[in-house]
Amino acid sequence: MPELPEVETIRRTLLERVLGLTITGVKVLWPPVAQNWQDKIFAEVVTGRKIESIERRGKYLLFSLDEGWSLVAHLRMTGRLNYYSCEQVPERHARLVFSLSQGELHFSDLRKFGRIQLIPTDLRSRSASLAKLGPEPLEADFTADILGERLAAKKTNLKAALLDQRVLAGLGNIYADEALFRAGLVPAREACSLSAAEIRKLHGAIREVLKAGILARGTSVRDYRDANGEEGSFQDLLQVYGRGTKPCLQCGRPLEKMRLAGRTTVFCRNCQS
DNA sequence: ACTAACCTGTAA
DNA sequence: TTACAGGTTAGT
Repeated sequence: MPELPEVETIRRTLLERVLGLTITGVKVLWPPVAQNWQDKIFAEVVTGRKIESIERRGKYLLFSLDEGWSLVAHLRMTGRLNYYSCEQVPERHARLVFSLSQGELHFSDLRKFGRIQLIPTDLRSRSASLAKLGPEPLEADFTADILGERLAAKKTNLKAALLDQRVLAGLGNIYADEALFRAGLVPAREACSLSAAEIRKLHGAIREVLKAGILARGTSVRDYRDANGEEGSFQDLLQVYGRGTKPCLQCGRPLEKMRLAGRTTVFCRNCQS
């Protein structure tokens, strides 16, 4: 569900709510969600820890706790982090509940794909999941040249390359299609076939669409909500995602739908090449 | 580099 | 009943 703009919005809403609070208890309602560190039990380590910072890397949320511990959360398709200022009966899909020194934080996840992993902070960036991630697309060091190098090494289509978190971190099915539309590039193009000008265009489009997504507080096409339960509004600004066979907003011809990298992909054959 | 698998719910 | 849904990954 959440891609970079959604995870970033959740991060920002969480900062206002839980930064500096202490975790006073943990109820694990569905055990696989909480990943222990070696022989350390998740709930035992986490109870009593203070939340000192909340960062994001790609689609991962990184909670730094005191005493050198961290939590690394990934919401996958339908995960949510809901903050409640008062005690709250867990909803049907709640998988884990943090009691805080003020209020509660519930991790709920209809499809049970999401996870929260306990890990020592000093080992965090070298952990299996985070170590492989490509550059942060909104950081200054993510240049068009870097994108070009990464695409040149791929022997797949553009869509699959953009979804590959080792190429760059944070794009998912929505923002990949939207970036390709804005860049005027056909998703099925070979990733290593782009000209320098096309790479610059794609680089700009990726950054612009992600910034616009954050500005709109994410895309709530289905399940996504921020930590306050609020919807985003970027669904109103989507040009192609979810609009297969509808008229292109730019040229009026019907958008096409195809399957790439196992995902439904929508594009305009007229506006993209 | 692909596919199937992980899950549950909703819409066609 | 079947297909499909913001993601990742083990296995091929």
